[in-house]
Amino acid sequence: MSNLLTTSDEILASARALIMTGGYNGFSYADIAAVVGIRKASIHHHFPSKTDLVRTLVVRYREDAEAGIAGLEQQVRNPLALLQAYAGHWAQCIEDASRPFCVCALLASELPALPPEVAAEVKAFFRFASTWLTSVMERGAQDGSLKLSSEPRVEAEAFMASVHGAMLSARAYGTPEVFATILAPTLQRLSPTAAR
Amino acid sequence: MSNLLTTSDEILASARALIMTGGYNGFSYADIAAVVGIRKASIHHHFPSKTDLVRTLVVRYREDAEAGIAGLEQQVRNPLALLQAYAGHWAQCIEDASRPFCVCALLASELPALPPEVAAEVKAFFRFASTWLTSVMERGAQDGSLKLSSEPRVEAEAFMASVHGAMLSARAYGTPEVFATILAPTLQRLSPTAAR
DNA sequence: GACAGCCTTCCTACTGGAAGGTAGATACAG
DNA sequence: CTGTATCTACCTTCCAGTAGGAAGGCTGTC
Repeated sequence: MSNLLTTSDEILASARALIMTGGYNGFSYADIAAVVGIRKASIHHHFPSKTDLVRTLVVRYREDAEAGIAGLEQQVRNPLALLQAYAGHWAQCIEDASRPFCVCALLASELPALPPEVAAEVKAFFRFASTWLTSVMERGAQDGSLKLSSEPRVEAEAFMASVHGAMLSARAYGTPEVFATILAPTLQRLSPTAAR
Repeated sequence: MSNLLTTSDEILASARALIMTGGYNGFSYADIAAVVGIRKASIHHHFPSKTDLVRTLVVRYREDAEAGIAGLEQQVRNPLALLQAYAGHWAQCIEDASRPFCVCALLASELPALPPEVAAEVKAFFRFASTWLTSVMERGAQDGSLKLSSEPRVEAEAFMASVHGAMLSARAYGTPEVFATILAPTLQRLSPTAAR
C-alpha cells in the first residue's frame, strides 16, 4: 500500500514487458507471478481474466500516449519537430531495449487471434495515433513547415506505417540503429528545406 | 501418396494459415490435426517438434519467395515495375484475405520469444528481402528508372518497412485498401516522372 | 508367385507439465 | 465487522511430445 507502485501497477508493467517480447499468447499469469513476486491467484484478484488484464493494459497505454502527446504539443509547436520528437521517442525506446516495441503494433499483428475486447482497444489506439498524425500533417501543410506530396491523412498513415515497419526491421536485424536509418530519409522528405 | 498434396505439405499449409492469424504461440498441433484430418501424433511423425515444423515452414517460405522473385525478374526488367509488382503481390494477398500477412513479418514481431532455430531463419528472410530490394534500387538508380533520395540500401530498408507497416495498418483497420493507399505515394515518390 | 522383411504412415493411448481460473481460508486495516 | 489483498490447494483443459502397434506398400529371395 505504501509502495510507490501499487501491485496492480506492477502487474500491468510486467505484463507489458512480457507482451513486448512475445505477444498476447507469449506470456502467462505464472510468468507475471514470478516477476512480481506474488501468486497466480492474487493476479486474478486484480484482473479476473487475462482479457481484463490486457484490455486495461491497452487502455492505460493509450491514455499514457494521449497524455504524452498533449505534453509534447505544449512544448513543441512546429509540426516537423513534432514528427521528429515522435520518431525520436521510439528510437530511444528501441535503443534502451527497455521498451523495444510498441505494444499496440505487436498486438495488431495478432489481431485476429485476440479476444474481441482487446482487439477493439488496439484498433482504437491505431485510430487515435492516425488522427493525431493527420492533424500534425494538416498543420504542417498550412504553415509550410511540412512538404506533403499527398493528402494529410495519407501522409499520416504512411508515416505511421514507416515507424511500425522500422520497428520490425530493427527487431529482425537486432540492430536498433536501423530504426533511425529508416526514419531519417522519411523525415527529410517531409522537410521543406529538402532539395527537389 | 497419389494425392496432389502430400500430407506434410498439407500440414505446412495449414500451419502457415494458422501462424498468419495468431503467430507462433497462437496455434497448436491439435489445430492442425483438425484442419488436415489426421491425429496429433501423425504430425509428430512428419515434424518431430513444433520447432522443426515452423523452421521448415520458414525455410520453404523463403525458397518460394526466391523462386517467385527469380520468375518475376525474368518477366519484368524495369526496377520501378519490379517494386510495383512486389507491392501488388502483397496488396492482392491482403485483399484475398487468403494470405493476409507475411509470415516472416509476423514472426519477426515475436522474435525474442521464438526458438533460436526459427528466429535465425526469420532473420535470414529479412536479409534476403533486403538484399534483393537493394539490388533493385541500385539498378533503378543506374538506369534512371528510380529516383532515389538516399543510398540504395537505405531506400530498400525504408521501402520494406513501409510494406510491413502498411500490412499492419491494413490488419488493424480491417480495411485492405489502406495497404495500397499507403504504398501508392511511396511508389510515386520513387518514380522519376514525379514532379519535384 | 508367394513369402519375408522392411519402411512409411497413421493410429490409440498415454505422460508430465503448463495453461487460465476457482474455492475458501487467513491476515490486516479502517 | 467489512473490505481488500494475499495465500494454499485444487480444477479442467490444453499443450507438446512419446510408446507401441496396425495397416499397407515396396522389394528382394526362393
